[in-house]
Amino acid sequence: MKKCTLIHDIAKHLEVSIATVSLVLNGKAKEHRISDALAARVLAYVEEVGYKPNQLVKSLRTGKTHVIGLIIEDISNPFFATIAWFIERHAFARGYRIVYCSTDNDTAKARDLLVMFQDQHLDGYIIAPPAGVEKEIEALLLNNLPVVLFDRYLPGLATDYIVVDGEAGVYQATRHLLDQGLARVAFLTTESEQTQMAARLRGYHRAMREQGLPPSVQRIPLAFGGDKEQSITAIYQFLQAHADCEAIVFANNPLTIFGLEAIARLGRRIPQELAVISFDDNDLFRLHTPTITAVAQPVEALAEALINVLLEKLAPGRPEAPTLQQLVLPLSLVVRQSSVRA
Amino acid sequence: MKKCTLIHDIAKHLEVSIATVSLVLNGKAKEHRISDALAARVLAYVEEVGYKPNQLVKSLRTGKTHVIGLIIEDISNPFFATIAWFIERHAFARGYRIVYCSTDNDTAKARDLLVMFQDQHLDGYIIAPPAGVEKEIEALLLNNLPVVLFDRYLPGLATDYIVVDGEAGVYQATRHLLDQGLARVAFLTTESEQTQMAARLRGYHRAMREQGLPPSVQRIPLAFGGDKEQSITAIYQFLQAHADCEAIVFANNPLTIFGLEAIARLGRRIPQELAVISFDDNDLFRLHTPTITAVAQPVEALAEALINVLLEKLAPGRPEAPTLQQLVLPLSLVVRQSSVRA
DNA sequence: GTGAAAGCGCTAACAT
DNA sequence: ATGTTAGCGCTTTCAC
Repeated sequence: MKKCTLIHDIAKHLEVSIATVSLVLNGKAKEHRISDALAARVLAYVEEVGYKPNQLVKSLRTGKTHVIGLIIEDISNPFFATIAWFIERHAFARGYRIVYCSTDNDTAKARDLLVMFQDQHLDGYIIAPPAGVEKEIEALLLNNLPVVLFDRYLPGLATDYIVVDGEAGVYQATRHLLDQGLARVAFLTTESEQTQMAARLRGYHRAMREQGLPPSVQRIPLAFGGDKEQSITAIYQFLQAHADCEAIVFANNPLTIFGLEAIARLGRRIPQELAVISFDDNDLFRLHTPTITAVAQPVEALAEALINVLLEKLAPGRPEAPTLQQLVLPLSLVVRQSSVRA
Repeated sequence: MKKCTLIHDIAKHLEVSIATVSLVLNGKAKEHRISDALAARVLAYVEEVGYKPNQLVKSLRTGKTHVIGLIIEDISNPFFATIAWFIERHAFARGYRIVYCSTDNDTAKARDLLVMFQDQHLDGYIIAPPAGVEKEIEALLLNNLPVVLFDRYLPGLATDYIVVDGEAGVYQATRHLLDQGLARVAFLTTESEQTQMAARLRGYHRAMREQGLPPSVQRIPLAFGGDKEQSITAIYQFLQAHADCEAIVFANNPLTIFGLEAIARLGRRIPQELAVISFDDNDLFRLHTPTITAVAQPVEALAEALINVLLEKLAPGRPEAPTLQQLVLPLSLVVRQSSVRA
């Protein structure tokens, strides 16, 4: 299959033992008091013939694959794609490879994935979990596999996680609308009850309550990779039924995109007739006419924090009970045209 | 590390030999004339204790990892992200996992990736290669590893590939503009000379030549994941220097996005003052004001074809010299507002 | 029909 | 200081 040099070949050529070569290659020359001269000779020859140890075998022996599983909701969502891009680069730079899979936020699919990955012997996991995978994640944890959740966490599980402060973000966005004297501000969210969506909803409720205004929340169905129409239609119908609605906060990026489509179909003008704010920014929003105000997530910081936390747990010499890292990153409101009444 | 059942355990429990268990598990019971009763008993017990063979070891023995490498230009580009999404699903459904990496179209990075992947013992590769990786791909081929290129191919290399008919697509787009009586039609492309960009450029040249008009081509620098500004500025300057330009065909998706930004900054009105067409469609273009005409790629068909060709080559019992599959998929022009003079 | 045993290529404890 | 060797967990040939 491969015309590759084996450790045996190089040992024979150098007239030393296999163990010597292995030790030198694994940086344990000093430790085993192998002469510098010999070590150098080994290294030189290995270099010369371009010998590469078989990673599969190495993994079998050491139990480390240097592969990290990245389980996200949907790689075609720019938020996750960008996270993936940053994680990939950082991991790569530190000698780790990434295998990723999209769950489409489907519990069953995520379960399958987690089970499959588990016997792929990945070294660690970065996961944006759907609801209901506590058992599987717990199994990972029990096997002592490092896991970092992000975007949302599982309340019943004491894991590391990194999320953003969605409550504060949406609160600030809603206030920004209320402060302009708008009163009929609606919140359009998904059917998910997970922590990230709950937090965003809380932010909205808090702002409305504070202002003494009745909340108006609508849940919109969201299908992955499939039927955009039903989401657009649902928003369209909401807007028709609530013709007096003055402003909308969308709870995520795809929702905003569908919302813009629905608003365009209705011919409502933004922001004169309807002010709009998106949770989670997007290239599109800078270019849209009008430009769209958004609560921006610190994507790069998030990705970097994720890979750092994970690699730290992977590092040797960790104390047995490392402190749990549960970070909440701040969000920023990027005010553009769509939320500002002239 | 894992409290897992071993094949040995199950053999012992059943009081049969390890080999019997292995044979049954690998569907070679019949072949080795193992009694149906025993086979059933083995299967039942395996099921009962949830035994899962160690994939790492299996790979070591069989040489198959059931992992496919997907090497793309940039996962944060929607075209590649969508391809990745489809490939992932199809591969997953057929028992294969995907590891992906972005090259940022950087030759050195791609070389590293290819070398690294090679000793990860992946079963096959789907690659959108940057220029200059012929050697590394050839090495893969020599090792009898299935490789399918896409989006662009390497002229010196007899590999399978699946690309789109960029020449026809851009020709049609340019004609669409010329047919409306526009004459000063420019083509903005990247600095890449790879096959896909060359084809698009040919399409433009052919249309202009046919019409007896002088071509106007500008190459724009494109930095991945980094400096958008320099691309926007370059387009801005081109538009300033060619104030009489009536229409632009952008050679890819990111270029169009930067172009729209530049046009907005200049305050030029689309399509009245400047008609615009993008090669490669994007959600954004449907929502933009005005909506943007685009040459749409058959993304799903492309992804499906890719995984099919690859898995076919992976299937056992392939003849020694399988015919090369070099497909060119047709493109369609989606006419929207940006390219139509009132 | 079934089982013993030889590896796959490497690591690391143990000998020397 | 360096070499010997026993595995890692499984597949598969070959003898019974």
